[in-house]
Amino acid sequence: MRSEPSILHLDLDAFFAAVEQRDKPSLRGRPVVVGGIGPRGVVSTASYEARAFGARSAMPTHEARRRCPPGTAFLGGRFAAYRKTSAVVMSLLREVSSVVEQVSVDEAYVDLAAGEQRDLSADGVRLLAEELLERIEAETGGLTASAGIASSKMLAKIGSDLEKPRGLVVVAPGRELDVLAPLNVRALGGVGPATADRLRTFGVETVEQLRRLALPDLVSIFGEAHGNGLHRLARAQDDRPVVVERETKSISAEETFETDVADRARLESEIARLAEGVCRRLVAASAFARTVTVKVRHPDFSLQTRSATLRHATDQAGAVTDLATRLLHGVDVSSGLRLIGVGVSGLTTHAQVELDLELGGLGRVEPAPEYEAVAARVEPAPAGMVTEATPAVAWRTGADVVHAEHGAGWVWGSGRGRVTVRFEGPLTGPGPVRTFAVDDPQLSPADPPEWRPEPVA
DNA sequence: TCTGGGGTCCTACCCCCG
DNA sequence: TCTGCGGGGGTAGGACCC
Repeated sequence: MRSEPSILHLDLDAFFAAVEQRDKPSLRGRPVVVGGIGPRGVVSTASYEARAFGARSAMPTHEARRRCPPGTAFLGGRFAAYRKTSAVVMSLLREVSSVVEQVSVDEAYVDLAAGEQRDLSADGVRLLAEELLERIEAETGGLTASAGIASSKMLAKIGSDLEKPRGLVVVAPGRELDVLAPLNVRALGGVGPATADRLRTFGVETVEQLRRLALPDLVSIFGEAHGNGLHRLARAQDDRPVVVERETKSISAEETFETDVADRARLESEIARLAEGVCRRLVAASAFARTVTVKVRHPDFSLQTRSATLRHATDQAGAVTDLATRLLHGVDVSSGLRLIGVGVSGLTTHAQVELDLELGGLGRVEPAPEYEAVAARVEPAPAGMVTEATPAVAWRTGADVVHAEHGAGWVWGSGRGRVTVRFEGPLTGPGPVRTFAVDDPQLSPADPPEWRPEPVA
């Protein structure tokens, strides 16, 4: 823990929903829910208007639909738009300090002590943060963020959460325990539902109460690592540094089916498709993986994983598919699967594989004969499943489109061979709605709209 | 209409090896 | 050869995070 409040945590408020409201003027001031909009989707982000009706992150979308009034927008999400806005925010943070740790698309830590900020007093950093929040709002087209500044990451993060939205909390050094004491233990990073439940059986609900538990008791209840961690967290002891780069340790892809799938051929074609995607990302990262994991979720929601480790690391989709398919053979799929996933871990760099080659290793896996029999049975994905080949099914609600005659807009809804588009953007007022045939040649997908007015030259 | 997708870390257990 | 012990790798699953 530092002696000065020099770690800033920034969190964009209801980020996905806020980007949607910026880019879709007709949704401003109205409840917006972004997430999976299929029968098994869950909510990623609910706008504050939607939260007023009880919609929450991680809630099944059908539950959010039940709670929210008619007229609530349910959107599938536009990650390119979120990344574009996020990049603007992250570059603003890097102007404050070169040491920025991006935790996710909407969240980051900034080490103010590594920047040019010389006044690290509580007043000094508050002034800095106020300017930063204003600049973020201006440069993102009106998105708000919340910030916490403290002597540790933990307190900075807790601070950013205390007065959302558009909150700014500076935890002065020496005040950490006072801030922490009355909070529910769930406020501590690493304390989820399971840990909170167990603590409750010991009569512990607040951080204050947690602090009264002795270290040996915590270790005997939660084990060495977690017990020690809780003991430290309750005392605001956190000296984790702000780190710019995080090493990728695993890559995975998974898919939840709209209805449970028991057909092995279909499952194996899904595995091949997921392995392709995973290996594309491996190649892009110049990495090779040794361990392959298959993950399945059964209809009763129970989770099962099967993994195996290759003798030599690979980035070849064929090798990953073969092994993953073999692992699936050890899984009972007779009552159907709800989800299937493929992951790789035990990542090594290109250089290490080169070394391996020099030492006479193969570097890439030759499929063993018993794998080949399996591979031969893997069928290509059925034609209708390849989305790029069938743009007619790709009109996702909320997606950006452009019409040759009417200009830029977004998909308001589609079905029964029709697609309805609202023609508006971040720089227009609410726009008109028009309906087209799904295969209207004048209509095509578009990039996320620009929210910054053309600079006046 | 039950409950996403992409990750990280930890623990328990098994097996192998010296 | 048997037994005990500890370390390390591999595997499976749980908890947690955004």
